[in-house]
Amino acid sequence: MSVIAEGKLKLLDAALKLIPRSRSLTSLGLRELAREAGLNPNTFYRHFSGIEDFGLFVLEHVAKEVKQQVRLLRKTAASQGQATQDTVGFVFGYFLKNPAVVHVALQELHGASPRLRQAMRDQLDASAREMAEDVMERGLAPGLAPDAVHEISRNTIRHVLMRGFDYIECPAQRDAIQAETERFILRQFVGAIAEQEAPDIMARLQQRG
Amino acid sequence: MSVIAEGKLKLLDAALKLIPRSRSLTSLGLRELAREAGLNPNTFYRHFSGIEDFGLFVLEHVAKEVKQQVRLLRKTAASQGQATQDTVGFVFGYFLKNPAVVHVALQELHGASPRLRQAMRDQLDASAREMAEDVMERGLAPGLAPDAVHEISRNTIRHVLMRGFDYIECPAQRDAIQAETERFILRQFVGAIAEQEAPDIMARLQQRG
DNA sequence: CCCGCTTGTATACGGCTGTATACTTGATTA
DNA sequence: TAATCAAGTATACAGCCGTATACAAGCGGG
Repeated sequence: MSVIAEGKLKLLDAALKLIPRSRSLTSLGLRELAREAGLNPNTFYRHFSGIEDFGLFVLEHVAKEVKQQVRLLRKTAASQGQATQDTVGFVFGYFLKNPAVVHVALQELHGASPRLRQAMRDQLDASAREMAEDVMERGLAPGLAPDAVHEISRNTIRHVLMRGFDYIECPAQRDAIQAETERFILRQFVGAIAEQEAPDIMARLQQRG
Repeated sequence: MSVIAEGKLKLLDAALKLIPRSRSLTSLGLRELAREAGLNPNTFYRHFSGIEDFGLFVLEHVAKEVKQQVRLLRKTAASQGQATQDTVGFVFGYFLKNPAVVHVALQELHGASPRLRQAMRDQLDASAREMAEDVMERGLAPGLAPDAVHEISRNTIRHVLMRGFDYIECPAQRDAIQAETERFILRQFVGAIAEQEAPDIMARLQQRG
């Protein structure tokens, strides 16, 4: 036991292959999947009760892979002094090699299945927590309240995911997108620190609320 | 002429009614739409060549309505000194009354149809330009480069849309989401100004890149 | 050795879908 | 008033879909 059946893996691969075309995962046809996997449609039922069940399985698999990448990223970042642009570059590079990750994430995050949405949210929150920890441990945001770091991390994760989509889609603008994303991240941290420590700037914007 | 046929409007209404359930718009069945509209399936073909064509029509309609809301918002904002929280509250209130707008926007923005994606992008960019103009005309971001204002506006529009989804979905956390969104917007502007004018803060973060 | 379990297959059925063809109706307009 | 045309309907058909039932092959443990 504990070894995953061949057909189950084939269905997973088929899904990852089909997602860039059809997006939503929940809208993937069961027969379509089986066809792509070279299996009989009924094999699907040997492993999953329905499409949503299958979706959770796919999500779980993707999440595992992403976590592994994050761990790798943190390791290399800890050894050498890693800059924001290197990190963003690493992530976008990963997205480019695994577009299905981005597609499925964005799709299910706003998709029709509440269970898949929740699973995606949980996954993104976990990534955000990991990022926040990393930022704090490495002292990258000196003097910033932990709550603020967590909030910024959550915003950043989502934003990077969205821009990752653009990055995949618009090859001609990749440098610009990466630069914008880096500015975005930096601005959030700078803004949060200035909120605490530069009352003059805050005073000037006060009329906005 | 120039008056829109009854069936065409009925199909539009049906789509807006069905979108919250099925999301993606492109995945709406043609028969499903006709059923909801109380029409014969073939009536669809009297007005549209296919689902994508129909999607563009729906998007166009939604865009028109949103633009109208934005104009209304700018008017009331100009008369009384409008604060960020009022603006965010107004937008989220609108989203709450028209959830289909948020759903269709997020879905098609990352959806499978390139034409619909492009249409959504264009629409969001237009909204961002309008926001940027507003910010600059009202002098809300003193001393900030126009390019920066535009960039921040683009980021803000997307972010507000995403959080609008959460706002609709999680009634228990609406206040928190609104507060976070306001902080997000403020931080971007503060951060951009500090980039230009508070070199000490920048120096402290310099090691991040 | 054979029983039972897991994995995969074959066939089949009803339902829904997109779409083609042909008909009705009601308004416009020449 | 008669012709034209847009808008909506009726019927029909082939194709795909999810799923139910029944069967086959491999494999581990008694």
